[in-house]
This record gives sequence, C-alpha cells and structure tokens, in this order.
Amino acid sequence: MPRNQRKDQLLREERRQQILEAAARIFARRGMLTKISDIAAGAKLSQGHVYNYFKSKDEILLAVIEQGQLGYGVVLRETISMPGSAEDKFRCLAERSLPSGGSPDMYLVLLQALFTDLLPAQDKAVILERADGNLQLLVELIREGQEDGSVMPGDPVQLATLLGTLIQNLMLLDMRGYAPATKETIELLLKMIRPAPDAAAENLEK
Amino acid sequence: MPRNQRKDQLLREERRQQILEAAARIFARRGMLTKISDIAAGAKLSQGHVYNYFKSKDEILLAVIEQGQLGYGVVLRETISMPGSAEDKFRCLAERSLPSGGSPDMYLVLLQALFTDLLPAQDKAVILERADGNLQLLVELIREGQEDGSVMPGDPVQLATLLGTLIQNLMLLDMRGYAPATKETIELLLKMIRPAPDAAAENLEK
Amino acid sequence: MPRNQRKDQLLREERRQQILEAAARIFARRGMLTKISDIAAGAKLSQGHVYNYFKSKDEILLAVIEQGQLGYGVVLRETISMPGSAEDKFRCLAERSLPSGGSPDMYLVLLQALFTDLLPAQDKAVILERADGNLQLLVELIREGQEDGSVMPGDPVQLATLLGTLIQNLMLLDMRGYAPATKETIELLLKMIRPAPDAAAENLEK
Amino acid sequence: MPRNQRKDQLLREERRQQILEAAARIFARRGMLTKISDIAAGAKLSQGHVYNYFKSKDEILLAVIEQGQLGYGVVLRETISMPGSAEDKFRCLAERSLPSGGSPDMYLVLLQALFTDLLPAQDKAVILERADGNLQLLVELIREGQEDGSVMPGDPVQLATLLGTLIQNLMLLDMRGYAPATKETIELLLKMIRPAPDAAAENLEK
DNA sequence: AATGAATGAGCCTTCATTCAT
DNA sequence: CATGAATGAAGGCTCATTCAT
Repeated sequence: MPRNQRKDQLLREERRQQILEAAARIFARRGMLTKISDIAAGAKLSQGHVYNYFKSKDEILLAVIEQGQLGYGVVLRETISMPGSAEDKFRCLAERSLPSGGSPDMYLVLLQALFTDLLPAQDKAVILERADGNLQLLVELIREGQEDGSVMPGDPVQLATLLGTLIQNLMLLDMRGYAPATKETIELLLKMIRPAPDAAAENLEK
Repeated sequence: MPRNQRKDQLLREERRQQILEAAARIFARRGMLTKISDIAAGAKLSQGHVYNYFKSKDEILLAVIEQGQLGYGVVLRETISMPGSAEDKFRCLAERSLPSGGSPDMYLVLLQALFTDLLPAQDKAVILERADGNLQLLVELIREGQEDGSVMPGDPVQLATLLGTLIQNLMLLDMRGYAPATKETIELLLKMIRPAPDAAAENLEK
Repeated sequence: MPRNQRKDQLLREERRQQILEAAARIFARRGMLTKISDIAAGAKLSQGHVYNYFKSKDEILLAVIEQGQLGYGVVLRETISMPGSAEDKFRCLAERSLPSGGSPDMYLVLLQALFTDLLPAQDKAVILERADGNLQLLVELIREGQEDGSVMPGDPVQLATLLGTLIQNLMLLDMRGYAPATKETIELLLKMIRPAPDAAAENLEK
Repeated sequence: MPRNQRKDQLLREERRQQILEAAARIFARRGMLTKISDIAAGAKLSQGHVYNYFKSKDEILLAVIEQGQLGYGVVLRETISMPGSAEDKFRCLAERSLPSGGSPDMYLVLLQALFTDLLPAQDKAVILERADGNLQLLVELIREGQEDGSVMPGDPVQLATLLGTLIQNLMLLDMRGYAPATKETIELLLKMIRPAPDAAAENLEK
C-alpha cells in the first residue's frame, strides 16, 4: 500500500522534526549535558524511541547544527535576493534574527560545537565548512554594500565576520534578557559599518 | 614536628593557582563535561587532592570565573587610567586581549556560565553582577571617547556591550585558528565606532 | 508497541520487594556500609537499575525500616485480636518472632537507625513515631494481661518496653547462633512477667 | 635519660586513652562510618598522628571494644565481691550502669561488632570469648541469687543473658532519651527475676 | 512502531592510609 | 613526635544505549 507508506514517511519526518526542535532548545541551554531523556520528554516520545531516529546523542547534535546552519543559509539567500539596497538587506537580516524570527540559541550551540572539544575534528570540519559557506553569503552582501556606498571599505571577509558575530551576540543578549535588542540597536549597528561620509564619496567616485 | 606554616601557606596558594589555571583551560574546551581527573592531571596532582582546595567541581568553575572576571577588571582599570586619548586606550585594550595577553578562553567559559542552565540562578546572579561592573568600566571609557570625539554618539551602554563582545569574539576566532586577528583587525574595529566626521564635528560643538 | 501496563505494574512491585528483601538482609549485617552493588546482586539486578526503584541508599534503608515496622504492627494486631488469654497471646507473639517467623534482623537495623546519627533527625522522628505506635499495641496487651492476672502490676509502658526489647534481643542472639531460643526460653520469659501469686490474688480482688 | 623515657611512656598512654575515649563515643554513634579524622579531632590531635598509636581503624575499634569489655568485667567482679545479698548486688550493678556510671554506648558498639559482618570472624571470636567471660560472672551471680532465694529458678545462663540484655537495653533507651531509667525501673527489673513466693520457699527447702 | 525496563561504564567524591617535613 | 599534604582505591549515582515485549 504505497499510500500508507507515504503517510508513514511523512509521520516519520514529522517526528524527526519534533526531536530536532526539542534538542535544539535543550542543547542550547545545557550543552552536552543534555540528556536523551530530556530530549525525549521535550519531543513527547519515549527515550528508546529516539534511537529509532538517531543513532546517538552526537548524531542528534550534528543534525541540530546542520539544520540550523542550513536554515540560516536559506535566510541569507532570501535576504540577498530581495530587492533594495544592501543596507536594507542588512536591516532585514538583523530583524529576522530578532527573537520572533530566528533562534539565537543555535548560535550558542554552534559556538560550543566549534570552540570546544566536544566533537571529533572531522565533524567540526564539516560544520566549519558550512559556516564558511554562510559567511561567504554575508561577504557577498558586504561587497554589495561597499559598491553601493552603504558599507565602509575594508576586507569584506573581516567585515562579514564582525557583522555576523555582532548580530548573533546581540540577539543572544536579548533573548537571555540581559540587554534588550530594539530597532534602535539595529540602527546603531548599521551606522557602525557605514562609511565615513567623505570616504563614502570617495568610494563612489571609484 | 609542626610544619613551617609560612611556607605551607605559600605552597597552598600556589597549588590553588595551578588548579585554577588547568581548570580554566579545560573548562573552556569541555564545559561542564570537564572531568576532575583532567583538571587534576593538568595541575599535576591526584584527583582526591583537588578536593582539599575546592569543595566541588561547581566551586572550581565559580572560582575560575571569578578570577577571570577580576583579572579582566584589573586590565580594564589599568587601561583606563593610562594617559592618552580614549582611542589609544581602546587600541591598547584590544591588543592586550590578543592571544599573548589575555585568555579569551575565559570568555567562552563566561558565555556558557551565563547563557546556560549549568549553574544555579544564584551563582549566575553573582557572576552577572561582576560582569556588569566590568561593563561599567567600559561604558566609562566609551563616554570618554564620545567626549573627545573618538567614539560615535549613541547609548554608551549599548556601545560598550557591542565593543566588548566584539573584541572577545574576535580573539576567540583568532585563538581557535578560524580567523587571524591582527593589528589591522583592531584598526577596522576602531574605525567602526568612530563618529562620522560631520557628526564628530557636531558632537564637539555641543 | 505499548506494554502490558497491568503486568508491568506487577513486575515492578515484585522487583521492589526483591530489592527490599535483599536490602533488609544486608543492611542488618553491614549497616550503612552496605553497598548498593551488594543489594543489587542480592536482588539479582544491575546496580543502576536499583535507582529506578529508589532514589538513594538512604531511601532504601527507610523503606526497609518502614516495611519492617508495618509488618511488625500487623503481627501485633493479629496477635492481639486472637481469642485466648493475654499470656497465650504473648506466647504466640514470641513464637512468631522465632527465626522461622519473623526477621530479627529488622530489630538490628532499627536499633542502628534510631540509636545512631546515620539518618537525619527528621527521618528518625518518623521512625520513632511508628515504633511508638507499635509499642502502644504491646502496652495494650500488657494492660489486658494485668487485668486477667497474667502480668505483674507496674507501669505498662515500661513493661511493654522491657518485654518487646527482650523478645527481640533473644531472637537476635538465637539467630546469630550465640544462644538458642527455644520454647523453654519463652516460658522463662513469660514467668518473669507473671505476678507473684499473692500479688496476683491481690490484683484480682481489686 | 630514663626519667624522660618514663614520662614519654606516660604521655603516650594518656594519648592512647584520649583516642580510645573519642573513638568509643563516635563509634557508638556512627559505627564503621566513623572517620579517622573525626576521631583525631575528638582526641585533639592530627589525623596522621593517630597512626602512631594504632595501625588501622579496625585496630582502634578492637581496642575500644576490648577496653569496654575489660572495664565491664572489672565492674562485675567488684560488684560480685561486695558484701550483701545477690539482689543488692544486682541493684548495685544496674545503678552503676546508669548514665552517670557506665557507657551504654559500648553496648551498641559491641552489638554491631558481634552481630554484623564488619569484623573478620577471627576478631569476632576473640570478642565473643571475652563476652562469654563476662557472662560467666553474671551467671555466677545468678546462681548466688538462686541459692539465697532472690532469683527465680531456671537455667542460670539463660537468666544471665536475659538480665544482662535487659540492663543494657534500658540504659541505652535512657541515654538516647527515649525512655527514662529510674530507680523504679531497676526495682521493676529486680522484681521480674525474683521467684514466685511459694517457689522461693520451695527453693530454699532444697 | 513504541515503550520503558535493564545494563554497565564512567565520573564525582570521600576517606583510610602514607609521606614529606 | 607531630602535622597535614598527598595519594588512590572504592563506592554512590547518572545516563547513553540496548533489549524484551
């Protein structure tokens, strides 16, 4: 019965998502101290059943990270392909990262994954590659901004790193209630990467 | 025969430092997955002996954090009291955070401690308070910069948060070998917080 | 596949009993030096699994004691409600405490629990209360004996304490092979609490 | 310098006593969970120094028990050799066991030592032998009482066991604050082992 | 597929004992 | 003699993972 098989497949995918969502949330808060039982409870299924979807806790973590990174990549691509100036795109990107939109928790998970020894080097390499891919998208946007005069001159890779880091950190601070992130914060951020007026003029002349 | 109490005391303090140093290094890499046995090995003493200096793993973590925060506070104070423009002070501060100088690992430990549920709320509150204290020092520096025209106008607290975060993150990226942090990076960063020329003029007029 | 809940529940209770039985035996012999691994081995399950039934070693000890006290209470009540003279009831009670019947090990566990600092005061209070409850039953029996002339006059509480203590101690000595406890021993004991003939007569006249 | 050696010897013996006293007190309350450090603190000397007097914790326990048993033997012998009736001697014995006089804690230590597996069988055998020696003294006293008509007829060994047990238990209950032991309690106890008047007469006739 | 019972390796922590001074 | 630092073996407890149903 292909019909049933199809339905099963969908159900399975849905379950998988449930697990990943719960896992992302909990990993962000408890790192590798996260217990499988917590994830199971969060996804409303039994401990043992989790192992019908993932082979190990590490695998779940990797999947969470992968999904987060791919999701961020999609956001980046969508933003870039929007009409409007580079600055508008930055603004849009930052806004989509606000609590309502993104999941800054992911940033913390990623940070832990890349900056600690919790994962084998091989896994880290894969993650890093994806991170680089996303960074390249941001670099592209920076370049666009430098061309239309909304971003200061300078190594686009460094600028992208700075900008990406900043956005993520602000959202994190906001989400944990340590410092509210408002539209004003975003404007401040945008002002920081804007070129000095004369430099901008100079830039445009080129 | 009673011991030489003076010498004992010194040795004891030295051991404590050994433990804290090893712990800081390992906590940064393994978070709460850090094993006491690792710390003991790092500090070259037996597992059990660690407990003659600290009551629990949690206590070690807290001590590591405290020491890191206090140390950072000292650096901040020293920098602030230096002669020179605010910008020079920022430059100096950033340079002191370069691998040779500071311990960006601490930043990662702090991040985990404040942004996760690994510690009881009470401990987090204490840490947060110290973090705030350090932030205030940075805020002061920002204000100084705004007055002498080397820093853009805007909420000094937000600017301090952004700046502090950025420096730490960049150093972290550098230390992990993901992105080299050079003097150029620092100059870029300084340029970002500099006011737009006309704004600066406007600022000075006030 | 969801399990058979009914059967699971029964199995669970059975396991719990296995643990308690093993624990009672071993606690009596090793006090708080009892190892969880010993209990697990005695109950034929793995160390870790014990913790699916009890939260801690302390909790097991408390459960063992509770079960022992409740069981003794049941025996007391059954004996009291039997037909026959008070003396017959005492005889029956003592006989039921003989190795085949009761578990004098429990007495040793109780002794340790109440007379040492192994347990927090709060737990001791609960245990003491139950012990008092049981003592009251014995007091009742003593009173009955004093009325029907088979027990000497005197403070029933003191007599009950003496009698209860004696029975337990004798059984303990017997069980450890230090002094055999026979029916003769029991008769001796009964004779000890019997009133002096004239006193008995005097008593009945009242 | 023989003078100094002599003094040293005395000091050493004094220290040993300090340790044993502290140990007895603590062993009674904490059994084999007693820590060497607790004993050391109780005896006001350093942990390590304890090992200059005893080879191991077990050895301390054995010494405590030995001292307790020997002390009890002395009390028994003194009592027996007193002038007066057997009953007077019992009374005196019981009174000397009251809190002010004896150390019922010892009884608990002994109970644990003999009725548990904490000590190797060999050590237990030695202890048991000494306990038997003391019991024989009590048996002698019982026989004396049966001859002068102040104790009921019956196997003197069983009676001695009962009596010894009773006294110890009462003192224990008293000392722990569970039931006050007064002179009245002692009289009750004495009444229990007194022969029935006619039996006493009968006994004397023999 | 789904459950949760069961296992056992591993880590934190304690403490008897030894050692350097 | 005297101290307390140091060691390391052992035990309580947790939790990833597997298994029976």
